Amino acid sequence: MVSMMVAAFRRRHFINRSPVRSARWELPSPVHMSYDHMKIESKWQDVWEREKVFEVTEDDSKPKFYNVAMYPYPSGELHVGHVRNYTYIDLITRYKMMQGFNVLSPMGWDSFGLNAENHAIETGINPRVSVDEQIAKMKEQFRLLGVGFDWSRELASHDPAYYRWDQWLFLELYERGLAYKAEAAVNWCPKDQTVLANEQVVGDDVCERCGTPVEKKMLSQWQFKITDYADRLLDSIDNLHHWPDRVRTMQRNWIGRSKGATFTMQVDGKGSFDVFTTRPDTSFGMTFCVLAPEHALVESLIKGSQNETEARDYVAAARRQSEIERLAEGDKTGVFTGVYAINPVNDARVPIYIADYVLMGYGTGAIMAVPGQDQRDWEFATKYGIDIIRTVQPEEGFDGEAYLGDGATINSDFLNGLHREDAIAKIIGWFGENEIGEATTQYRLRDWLISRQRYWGCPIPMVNCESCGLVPVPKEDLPVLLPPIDDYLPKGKSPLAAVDEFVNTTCPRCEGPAQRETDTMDTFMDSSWYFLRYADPHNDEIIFDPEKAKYWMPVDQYIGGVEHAILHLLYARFITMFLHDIGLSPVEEPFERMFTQGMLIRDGAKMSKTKGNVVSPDHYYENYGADATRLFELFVGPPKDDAVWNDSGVPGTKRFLDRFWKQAAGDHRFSNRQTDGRDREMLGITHRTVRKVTEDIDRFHFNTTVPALMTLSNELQTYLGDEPVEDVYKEVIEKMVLMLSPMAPHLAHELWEAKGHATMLAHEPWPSWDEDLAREETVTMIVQVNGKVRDRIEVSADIDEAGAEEMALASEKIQGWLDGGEVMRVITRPPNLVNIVVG
RNA sequence: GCCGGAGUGGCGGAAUUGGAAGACGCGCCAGAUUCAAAAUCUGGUGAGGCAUUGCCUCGUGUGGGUUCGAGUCCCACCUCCGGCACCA
Repeated sequence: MVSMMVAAFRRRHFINRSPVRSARWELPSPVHMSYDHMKIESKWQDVWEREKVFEVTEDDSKPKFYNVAMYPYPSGELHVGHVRNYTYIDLITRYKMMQGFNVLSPMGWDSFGLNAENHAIETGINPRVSVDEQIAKMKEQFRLLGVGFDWSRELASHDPAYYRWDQWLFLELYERGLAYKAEAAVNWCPKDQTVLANEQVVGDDVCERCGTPVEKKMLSQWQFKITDYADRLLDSIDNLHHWPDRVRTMQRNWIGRSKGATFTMQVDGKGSFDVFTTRPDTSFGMTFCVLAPEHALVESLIKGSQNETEARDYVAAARRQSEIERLAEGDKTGVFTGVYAINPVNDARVPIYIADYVLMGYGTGAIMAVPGQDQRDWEFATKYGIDIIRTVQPEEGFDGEAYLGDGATINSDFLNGLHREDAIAKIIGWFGENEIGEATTQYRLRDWLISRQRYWGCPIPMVNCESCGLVPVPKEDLPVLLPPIDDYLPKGKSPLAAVDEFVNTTCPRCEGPAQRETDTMDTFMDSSWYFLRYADPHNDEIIFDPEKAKYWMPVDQYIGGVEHAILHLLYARFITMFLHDIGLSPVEEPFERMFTQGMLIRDGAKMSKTKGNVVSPDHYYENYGADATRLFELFVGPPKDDAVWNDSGVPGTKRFLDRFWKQAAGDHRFSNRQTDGRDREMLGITHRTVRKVTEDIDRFHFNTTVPALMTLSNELQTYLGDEPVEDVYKEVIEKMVLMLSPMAPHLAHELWEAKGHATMLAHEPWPSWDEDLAREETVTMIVQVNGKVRDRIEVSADIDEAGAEEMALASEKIQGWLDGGEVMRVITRPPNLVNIVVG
């Protein structure tokens, strides 16, 4: 049956060729209409595993390439969105191996976190058990995809052998004054008596479980002083030359350094407060000032004022809102306190307002409002009927809005006539002389709050002693193990607080009774240094051997979702800088090249388990194979952009692979004619394709490599129908197999072996191209008249300007279009284009 | 509200530098093969118009602008996506 079909196929396509000789490769099975992907793929997956092809050690004879995909949360199920990420990372691993690099591509698990804890609350199953099961499932899916990871370095953040080093890091930060405890607000559900993550606050600020309105509650929590590193984290962005501009910009804006001045405002008989401004040169334009609702002075200001009730209601309402909601409100709101402050520059009495557009977390939590030069202040002043004083003169006059541009200072006494920079310098000098203020720098960045009132995380290694206070757990006592528990629901505190044998301990300092910290760490801590641990994942003496890290670091290519462009990357940079400062990390910046990939969309939304629109790759592995699945993942769209999943895409790439299989492994009849232009053209296209595929991989345009190979295959099909020459055919096939090997590695390996190679394809060099062969001898030159295409002429590729113009003007079609008009100008861009401008 | 992106046929997308808009694939249509279907192969496929060959006009979210020439650059806006902790 099968051989009849093959015979029919051959008859249809090659019946007219005069057979001279044939190329027959040794194949394990006859050439079917489609290849047996199940058999081939499991065969090569076994070989790669058995031969430990992707396990590497430090090797100074080769340049290293360290390739990391952001480690996944073990949801138990890969979907085609994940597969996209790992197809990219594997393409790079295999491509770089072929280029002669010693490539490390490890994998691990971001296994602490809210999802596993929620699962435990629902099912009562210890997350330790469910997470391990899910990891096993996902590993199998990785194997079926054929991804080359060095599994000998596998790690998981819930493993005590891993998280003990989280705790060690915490203690190092603490010893250097970079970890401290301070009051911070949490979302609090009064009904469930539970702290809620932002994600658990839904809709109109209610608890996702019970729908109760969420409140804010202050708790004493651990924070890392990332702000001490703000300048370094900001300035060092300039050196991240191989990061996407959008990520660098977002990081810069996130840190948000602004220079300005802080000065003190006096309140009538009720103390004083500091304000920060980036525009001290506009101080004479202050017509009111604003305190954040949470400002410490608010209570004493409003007490007994004529606006007390209204102000109190406003503060209470603001407290109920999340910060994003406060920002999202289009209309500025606020309330007058009934109290006035004194503008120190001119002794003017200005009303003090409370408004939620001023945040306690930034600057001093209080501002001088200058509506003439600030748009938000302008809107507020307009709404509440407050005076506006212009202090900067625009050259083009005022337009009924705040003026943010430059100009001479006006209405400002001793600053009049000065421009911004000089005025700022002068007023800051004046603040100094009068001892009311000074130049200061503020950052948008805040310290990193790491306390979580949750079970499924790394315990914070501190104890509270009744006589010694906060005492760190000695490093030799690490890890502080996360105890098994029965009830995962937090009750006012972390679930760990209910475990007496965990909580009650002795003070490491005085050996008196003490209680452990019951909060766990933010999982961003786990993910801030795992790429360093991969260099030395099994070390139980030290977080990692600096010598091994020196070999592998920095990460040469880091790939992950664009949603991590700010927080994760910033924290990872901070911790790496810290590890560098204490002499462990060889580098300050962990990621040499960063690539942020887009997400996969289906049914108009990003693929996620909660949205119920995930597509499992298993069905595609089974019916079309991992290679076809991988090829479509590459083909689906630009890696940096979101892409839409199409269910019939994988069958399409399988068709291409089947066709290539037939071209590569099938029987063809060859001619022994002299080589001619047909062969020259076939080789030209092949070498141009090698060049294009290489360049496109290097610039991360994976989506265009697949069509390039498809086009080459189409050209080969035509070539095979017109007296093909065997040597030419062999070169085309060999180059194609090599190019396909990082993309569709199973089929490529099978064909490589079938062709009689004793070597493994994974160890073969990436194909090169010959520029002479790749050069095109003639090109189609576009001739335009007034910018519209009017003719196309085949010209020699090395035509010069005069020649191009001559050819263009000689065209009959062009002459027709020039009829009657005067040639004003001729633009020539040989050999591609001539544009004739006629009047 | 702020920061960062993105909008191109029925669909995903292509167009490295400002120079042929729609490569390649999916889908659809027609044909070949088949008792039939699937699979496979061949051809066609932005819209509108004229047409015997072929040719013309329009067309890259909207409105302006720069340029011999704009999907690409500039200004304003609309819609969608990612992030978020009013940046004073």
